[in-house]
Amino acid sequence: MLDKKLLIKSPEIVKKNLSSRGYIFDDDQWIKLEEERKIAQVNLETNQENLNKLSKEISKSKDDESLKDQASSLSTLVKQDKEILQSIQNNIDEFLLDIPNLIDKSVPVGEDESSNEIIEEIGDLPNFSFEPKAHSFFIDKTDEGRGAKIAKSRFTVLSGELAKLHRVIGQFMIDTHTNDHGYEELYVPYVVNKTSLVGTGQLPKFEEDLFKLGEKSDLYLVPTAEVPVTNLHRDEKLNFEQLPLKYVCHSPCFRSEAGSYGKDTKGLIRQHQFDKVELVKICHPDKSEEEHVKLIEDASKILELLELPYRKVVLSSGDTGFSASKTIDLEVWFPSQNAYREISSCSNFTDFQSRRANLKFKSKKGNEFCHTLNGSGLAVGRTLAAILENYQTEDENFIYPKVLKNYI
RNA sequence: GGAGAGGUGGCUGAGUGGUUGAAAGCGCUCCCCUGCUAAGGGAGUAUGUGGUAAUCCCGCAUCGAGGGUUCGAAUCCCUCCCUCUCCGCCA
Repeated sequence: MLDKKLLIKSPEIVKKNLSSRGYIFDDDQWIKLEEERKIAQVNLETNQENLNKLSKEISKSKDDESLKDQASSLSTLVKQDKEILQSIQNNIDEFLLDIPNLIDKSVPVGEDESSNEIIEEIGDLPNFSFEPKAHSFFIDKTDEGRGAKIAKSRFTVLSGELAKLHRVIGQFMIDTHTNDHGYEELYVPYVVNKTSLVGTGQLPKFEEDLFKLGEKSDLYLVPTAEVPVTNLHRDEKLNFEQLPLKYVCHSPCFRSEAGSYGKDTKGLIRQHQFDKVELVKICHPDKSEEEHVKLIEDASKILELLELPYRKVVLSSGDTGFSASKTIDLEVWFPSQNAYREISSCSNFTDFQSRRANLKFKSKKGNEFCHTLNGSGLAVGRTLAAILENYQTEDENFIYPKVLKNYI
């Protein structure tokens, strides 16, 4: 949610910024709604004030019938005014919840991912003396269509060595972030309510990407640990000294992936269920830029320890997600595709989620909104896939990255 | 799942229809006093939002959430959520 004060004061700045991500901010509509709101609110509050005064008079002048009649009709009026204001307020809320975050100044302007900018390429690409296999070659051998049998397509079974490797990768990531990077480990619910999803920005706009638990329930499977972890302190006022809070959380993630039919149908790249180690930070607004840089370093470190070639990419304005102000993707090398593929997305959400989740800290100025950040550190399934591809051997097998050897 | 109790400000805790946004205590901030410390005295101390550009001023809202009764609700009624105790079940 954007700052209402900014929206009122300079809608044209907002409009210009948001147009860079292809969002048309209807400032006429906004100004109209705000004017309606102001009239309705002032009207209600004036009538309420008079009614309050009248009520006090009644309490003093015991049972004055004419005063009571007057108050009664005023009360009816106030009730109507409340309904009017409420309906306007609902429209405003709906309008505001639909607006994406402002794009950071440093983000390249462009329509889509073709305008993303490569910041840096790290690590040497593997040089195979044979035709490298796709990771799905290894996965298919263990899954054999059973994920689809048990659940549906885009679910996968791992067995034996691959199941173990999958488990160990997550373990290694958490250990690195807790021991070396100072994150606190969390275990959280894998089911979240609507309020939490509104807080981080998945709702109301992106319901179709989620798995909902039953028609009547307002519970959903987590699409990412970002949701439970960022909402950990929702509606709280943190102490200044607590900041920054740094959490790491390994969780399964469930995404319905509606609208992605035909993309990445093989292997582990795009699944309805996958594991991810998520990094979340809650910090002072002045610090979010530098915390973002450090977050990216922390996530990158995993790829470096695993000795996987990767690159850093800054997403263009048009490719940046709804809640983010700036996003840096880490993309890992997939030899079989001769391409880099996303394995982590590190975003600064500024105060966008904090406003939705009412997440504040106490400062000398009063209560201020925190800034939130998160990034995958990393997606476990895709990491497994990247290891299989980059560490494969000519005999249709693979070896383990050095750092994982004492885990296996 | 069954039976009962309860949800009030940073915390403890009063308050069962009318100057109660809310007693009291603790905590916190500032000032005074005491050669330091301890103790004592005084003042202040919720949030959100609107009128306004405004930390002043004035208003409105907020006592788990949402509805209802009433001129008026923290107080009465209904629904939901949560916490606690006992019983049942269970990893």
